[in-house]
Amino acid sequence: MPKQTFLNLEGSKRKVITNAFLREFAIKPYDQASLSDVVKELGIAKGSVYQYFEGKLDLFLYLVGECNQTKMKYIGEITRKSYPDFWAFFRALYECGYKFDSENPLQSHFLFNLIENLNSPSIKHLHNEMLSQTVKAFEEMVEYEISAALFREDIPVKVMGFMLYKVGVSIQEQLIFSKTIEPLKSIENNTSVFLNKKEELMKTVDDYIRLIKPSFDK
Amino acid sequence: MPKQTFLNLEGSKRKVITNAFLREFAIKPYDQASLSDVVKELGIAKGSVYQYFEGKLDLFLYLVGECNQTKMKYIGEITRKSYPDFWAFFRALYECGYKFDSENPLQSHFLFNLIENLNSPSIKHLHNEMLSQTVKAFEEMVEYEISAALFREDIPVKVMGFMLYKVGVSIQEQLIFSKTIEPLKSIENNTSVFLNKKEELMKTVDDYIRLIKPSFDK
DNA sequence: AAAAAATGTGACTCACTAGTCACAAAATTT
DNA sequence: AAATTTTGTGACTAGTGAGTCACATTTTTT
Repeated sequence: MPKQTFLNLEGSKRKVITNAFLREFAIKPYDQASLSDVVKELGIAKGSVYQYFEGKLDLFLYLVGECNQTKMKYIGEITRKSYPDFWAFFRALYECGYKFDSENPLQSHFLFNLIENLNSPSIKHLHNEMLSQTVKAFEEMVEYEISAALFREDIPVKVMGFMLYKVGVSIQEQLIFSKTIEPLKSIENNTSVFLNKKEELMKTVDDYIRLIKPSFDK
Repeated sequence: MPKQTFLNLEGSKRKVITNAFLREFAIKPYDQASLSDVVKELGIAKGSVYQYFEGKLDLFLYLVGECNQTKMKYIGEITRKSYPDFWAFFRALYECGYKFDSENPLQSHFLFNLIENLNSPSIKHLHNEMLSQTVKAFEEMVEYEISAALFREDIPVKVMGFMLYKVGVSIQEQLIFSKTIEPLKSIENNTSVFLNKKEELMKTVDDYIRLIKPSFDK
């Protein structure tokens, strides 16, 4: 938790500081992200960071929380029940993600890099924790579809859930691999990840859905 | 390339040194792996490492080359033509991988950690290079299956190739996630990754094949 | 205006890294 | 046995980082 001092900060200053750290963690893994660099860039003293936060991890967790909260404001509105099948729902999540990205580029960048970010040895425990949560969410979705007789039931839920999670990640990584999106360049240019790339994003999403649908549908 | 001095080294000493570094890189990402720690453990001088190799990257690349070479001795024997369909071939690769693992535990551990290892910022270029190669290999497999009218042709090859690559990675990660295998513990205990876990491995592989087969087959 | 509380500071500590180099020891050749 | 080459050494440099703390400045309260 950030200290009271940070919360007392004038809104705009708090934002400038938050953004600078978001940018740093969006570019480098946790262990490589340098507080020293950021304070230099911000023109504030190193000590200030420790007046605002308990330490590096506290700061990082604050950023994770903030970004998740913002993204939830977008994604939270989407419910499975509003869609005829899982895939329409799945697709809607990406459309929503696009909106989140275009309206919150820096937070989007940060979350984009989060999985890679968490690979750092000193926060392995966090990585496992978050992975468990995410995978569990996917497993629950799969369970729902199975109980609704929409997904096949001859494959362990654990496998289907994990695979679905991996498909989500793969879509992102495919877009990076094919250089459709270039997060690092976007950050430099202060633009959102998917700027002018909505069509390509949704095309890839649709390709993936068409590809894996037969694996899951009953 | 390692220096002549290293190649002149007596076989067993070369092996002890190689193994110690394999272990280090199998546990930590490239940037976190510490040469200082390893030489301390080995009881040799830091300077020796620089008498054997040009530097950290040179050493790392040597290890990658050695491990790939060993694994190729196993996997290279398997050809698609010996199998009735892609999935039997795919399955055989894992059976072969198991054999490689049990006979070369340390090298297996190293390669196991390679993808994660390569995430380090200072060798991003290497990561991209290897990723391209691997994905290309999968794309070629997909192309072959399509031309043999065994895989569907309504999805871009790039998407199918990348997905297939990701399935391979996912199998590994699922096994870790479900704690069926525990690479870090195996390294500590000096045992192979899949020790006594062949059945579980092949069961997961079979689950994945059954799951994704309908997505790829015509 | 004085006292007190809250903010801000940057040189500093400590721990760590890759890589170097002048030197020492061992092995080989003459 | 002497000379030469190869191999081994570890204190050293130059750099990184997170986190600390006595002090300075600003803001708020009395």
